[in-house]
Amino acid sequence: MSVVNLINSCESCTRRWKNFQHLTKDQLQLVNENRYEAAFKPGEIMMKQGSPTSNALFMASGMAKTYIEGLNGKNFIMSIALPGRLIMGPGAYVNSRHTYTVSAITAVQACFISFDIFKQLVRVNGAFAESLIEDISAKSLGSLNRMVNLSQKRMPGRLADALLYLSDQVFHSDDYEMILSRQELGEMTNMAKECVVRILKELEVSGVIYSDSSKIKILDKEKLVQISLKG
Amino acid sequence: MSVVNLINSCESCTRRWKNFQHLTKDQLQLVNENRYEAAFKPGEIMMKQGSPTSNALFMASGMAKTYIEGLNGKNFIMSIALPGRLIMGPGAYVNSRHTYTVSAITAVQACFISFDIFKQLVRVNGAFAESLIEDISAKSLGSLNRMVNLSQKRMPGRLADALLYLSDQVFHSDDYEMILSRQELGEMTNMAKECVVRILKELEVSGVIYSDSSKIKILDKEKLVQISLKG
DNA sequence: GTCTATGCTTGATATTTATCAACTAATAGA
DNA sequence: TCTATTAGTTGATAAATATCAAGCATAGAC
Repeated sequence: MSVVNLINSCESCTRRWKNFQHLTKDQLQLVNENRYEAAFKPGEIMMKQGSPTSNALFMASGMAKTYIEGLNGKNFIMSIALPGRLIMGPGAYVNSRHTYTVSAITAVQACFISFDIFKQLVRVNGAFAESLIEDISAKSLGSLNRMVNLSQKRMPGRLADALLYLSDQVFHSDDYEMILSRQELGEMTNMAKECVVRILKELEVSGVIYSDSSKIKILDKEKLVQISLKG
Repeated sequence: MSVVNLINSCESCTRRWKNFQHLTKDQLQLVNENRYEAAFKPGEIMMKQGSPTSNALFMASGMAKTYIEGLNGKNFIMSIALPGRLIMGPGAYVNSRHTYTVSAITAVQACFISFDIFKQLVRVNGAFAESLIEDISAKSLGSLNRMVNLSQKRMPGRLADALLYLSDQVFHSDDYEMILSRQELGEMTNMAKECVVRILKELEVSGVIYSDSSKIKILDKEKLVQISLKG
């Protein structure tokens, strides 16, 4: 983890969180003055579940996985973190502890912003507060949907969901690098890695996708969506 | 659903949402002027998933269940709604649709508060906004925990969670009326009603609880907590 | 280039959980 | 009070999913 500053200022940053648009020039300046940059190598932990929420995290470049360390050392991958998004769990406003761990998948350039400052801006800037509520609400709605999907769909539906998530939300392409291992795909869909392998193969045999250990190509998106919907 | 007003005003209401303490007298008065009371009988729907979020809901008395109507008509019970709590799904700030359905279990006296007014107060009152963020965050943290528990625990652990939730969060007693049917208990723990019956019996045979179709008595709480933790 | 560790893959099997069918108990109307 | 309906219960079976064991592929380390 290096500490060289690559980003000039929040004001000129093109990957900044869109909700910062609600801050005044002075407020944005305050954020800029209370920000710390860091670079992470693949595999390095950027934020650790249970540690104090002293900072909110933003990524300038790269990809990371966010996951909850659950029972018996079993992880639950929540999402792929990307530039431009606020990375801050609900614990920040509940128990001042990070709710999940964030670990770099690729090389990552990140900004840590003092949570005290962040919280203060929420208090004084109504539009900023509202935009934070919208951000938190969207994540919350997403995780409720996720919970229902995990509960009510069988393995093919859950895996289809994950493949579509990567295609639609992460890579914006039907043809992408599989950055997650089979094990990790299992941690995302709540299935054993062997089952991930088997169902990927089934999807390939039936012509819905092409897949090798490092790539996914969605060949019949409509059918994949059907599998996702049918459960 | 009757429309007689039983509650005099928000100012004097003893069951009001505690976050209203952050409002000024005038702001609370504004809430009071934009509130509509309603009484519901057991089984009646108070708020319907997918309908517009024109109001936030508060209960003055009674109990209700909140549930998501999921795939193939399968419900997912999220919580038991109680007096003093804000009932407003994340959809309010995302797609202006109710995220879940709320249905009365007992007789319920409820207040609907105009969401436009609510939202306006969030914008102008920083402390109120912060308290809303705390409320939303606590719910979000709860549902992430729930998701991990549902994913990583087997049936006895999940059912133990539900029994402990009713004991600790709803009735504040180890001896309570089972207000949910076996079917509903299954919708809360993601298991078939037959499995609920079998595991309740197992818990009874091993002396952890007493249970008949309408009552639960926790006899060995420590053991029940162990079952919950072990999964 | 060879070696070694790690992840991937496959088949066999065990476990968990759901479904089905039949029956019993409780309950609300007529 | 009787009866019809619904919820609860039980055992048998089927389906879904996890685990185990073994072999294969691949990418760094040396």
